[in-house]
Amino acid sequence: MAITIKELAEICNVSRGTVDRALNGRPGISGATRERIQQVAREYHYRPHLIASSLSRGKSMSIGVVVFDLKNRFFSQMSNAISLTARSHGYFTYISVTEKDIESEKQILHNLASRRVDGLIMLPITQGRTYIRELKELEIPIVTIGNQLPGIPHVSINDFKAAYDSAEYISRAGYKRICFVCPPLRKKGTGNGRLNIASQDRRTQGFIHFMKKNGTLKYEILMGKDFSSVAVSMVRAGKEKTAFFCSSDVYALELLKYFRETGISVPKDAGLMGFDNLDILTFINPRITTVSTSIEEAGKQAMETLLKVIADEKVEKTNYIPFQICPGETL
Amino acid sequence: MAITIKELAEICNVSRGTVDRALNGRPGISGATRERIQQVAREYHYRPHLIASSLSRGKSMSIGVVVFDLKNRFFSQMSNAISLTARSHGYFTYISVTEKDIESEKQILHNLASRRVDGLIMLPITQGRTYIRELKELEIPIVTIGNQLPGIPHVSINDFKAAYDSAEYISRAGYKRICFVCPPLRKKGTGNGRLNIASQDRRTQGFIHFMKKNGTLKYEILMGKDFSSVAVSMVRAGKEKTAFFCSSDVYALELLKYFRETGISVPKDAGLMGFDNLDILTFINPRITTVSTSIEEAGKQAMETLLKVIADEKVEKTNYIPFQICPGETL
DNA sequence: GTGAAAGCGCTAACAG
DNA sequence: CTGTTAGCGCTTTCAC
Repeated sequence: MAITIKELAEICNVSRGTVDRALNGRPGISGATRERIQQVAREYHYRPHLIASSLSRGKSMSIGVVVFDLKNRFFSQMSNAISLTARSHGYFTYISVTEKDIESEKQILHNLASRRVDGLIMLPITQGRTYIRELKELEIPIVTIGNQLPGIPHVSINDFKAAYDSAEYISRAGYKRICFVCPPLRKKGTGNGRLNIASQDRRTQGFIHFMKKNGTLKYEILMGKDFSSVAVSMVRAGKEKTAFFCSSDVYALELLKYFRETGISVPKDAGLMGFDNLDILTFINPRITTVSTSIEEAGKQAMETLLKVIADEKVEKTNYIPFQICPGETL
Repeated sequence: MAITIKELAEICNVSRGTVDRALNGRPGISGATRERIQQVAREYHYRPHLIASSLSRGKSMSIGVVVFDLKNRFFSQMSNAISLTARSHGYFTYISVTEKDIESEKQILHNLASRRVDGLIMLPITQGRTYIRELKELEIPIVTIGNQLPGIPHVSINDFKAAYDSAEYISRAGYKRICFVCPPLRKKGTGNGRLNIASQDRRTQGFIHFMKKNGTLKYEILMGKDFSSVAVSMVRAGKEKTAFFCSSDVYALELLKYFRETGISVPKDAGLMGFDNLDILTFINPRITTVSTSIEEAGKQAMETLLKVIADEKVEKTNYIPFQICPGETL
């Protein structure tokens, strides 16, 4: 068993309070006794008991991170950044995986609340009034990434503008027909507890906005799960050369794979652009044109914003991180 | 502020003990009062205080997961499985990233120990007597994945056999010359605190064992950081067609990329085989032949083993998980 | 079946 | 500068 502060006090013939002052750099103690106590603490391999400390101070120095899935590169890169940033401030992260299950998410949030995490970073799956009320009832500082929830500070890229700029980029590459691929939109439900696709939604809006502004261009939106086969038929129908602008690299990768399997060559037969600049793209041939969203930066920012909220500092409700278009070989 | 058990007791006109019995399904209480207390608890949105509970019970219901880096698919897939398995048993995971920094790893371990995690899962970077002693001094159940540390239970595939079988598979594909690519071996140092590459080492041994057993085959081992360019020159020297067997898919991907850039076609000009079956391989063309190590299974097993250690049950020191060779198009 | 009380290890306010 | 003490919220043992 590890030695406690009380035992240290006895050994050093001082009081608990004095030991505390010595070990935690608190003022009101002479250099000599501080040295002595620290020395004894080292000898006995004293290890502070953060649980007891948390209980006493009302701060757990831990924060909860709630993501869909760590298998997804987006979340793992982000969690990596969050974890590092948190630790550099003395916080450790409970990273938990919802698997996009609403019930799991709820349970996780309650458990984290019971663990008295000092803050939460999450990518909300759900939205709606009830959901937000539940989140607020946790009485824990929250920052969201990606999908936004009204009234809760969040960090993301300017999805609208990024999609708008990308559409412009594609059209400048000479395409007269652009197809936006965004399967998650399909899941749009109604009422409380429906899936939160705010981020995807804003990308779609940005895309549409550009296309409408440039009336000569044709556009379509693919939101079925079967987007790959639909895309292939579109290409085969072959009126005009089409660019497929995917709301995530994940879909662009799927599409590229399916195109290859069906003998469609990119960019000869069709254009392709993704979103997110997942780091695996470097291994993909041809290099997929995409939008870089600096996932790590988002994670870092989210954590830093959260720390401000915890410290009761004012923060912006919306924090945009920079993005940029990464030219590839698929347009 | 959340309501406490003490306040609940006052409201219900019972004692703290009784509330505890009601809320935690402990015996020694009448159904009626139990019902009544639970009802009131719900009304007041009572939230158990896991920190207080931990302090009192001496169990934090949390476990520490120490990995190099969540950006690496191997670790993120594993952490995902660990996190899920842990939660299904009521444990939450502190996932922390060392960035392969020995000092960080040490700090993290001490911090986790201070947080009184009930167990640790780690991929050790270092090895050596001192290191192991330090780990043992933490007095926390540990399970390692991949690299093994003497005396500490660990989960991995049978690296030796997997490499042996793979070499056999490659030779059956007709190759007379096989080159094993294993850059980490370079880092092999001496003394305590040297990098732990046990897992890579056993793969190398398995490979060599097969090659020696089959004397007619030629083999080489590439362990420099510049393995890509060396491999290219080997292919260009072009005596015999060579297969490159990489100790990790990560290197196979690098190599494939570099081959492509230098106009070397796989498998026409050279063979290629990886290790780990990272899930991004599905997007890579040509499909890389590899060994599937069921990363998720490893994570799950590690967690389950750890839970047994925590429960003081006997466990095997070495737990192998199944592997299998995944045929691709690169041999 | 229920209550009272002594911890768990640390912190912080107050006295001296 | 140092000691004392009352918590933090929950668990657990022992009486009744």
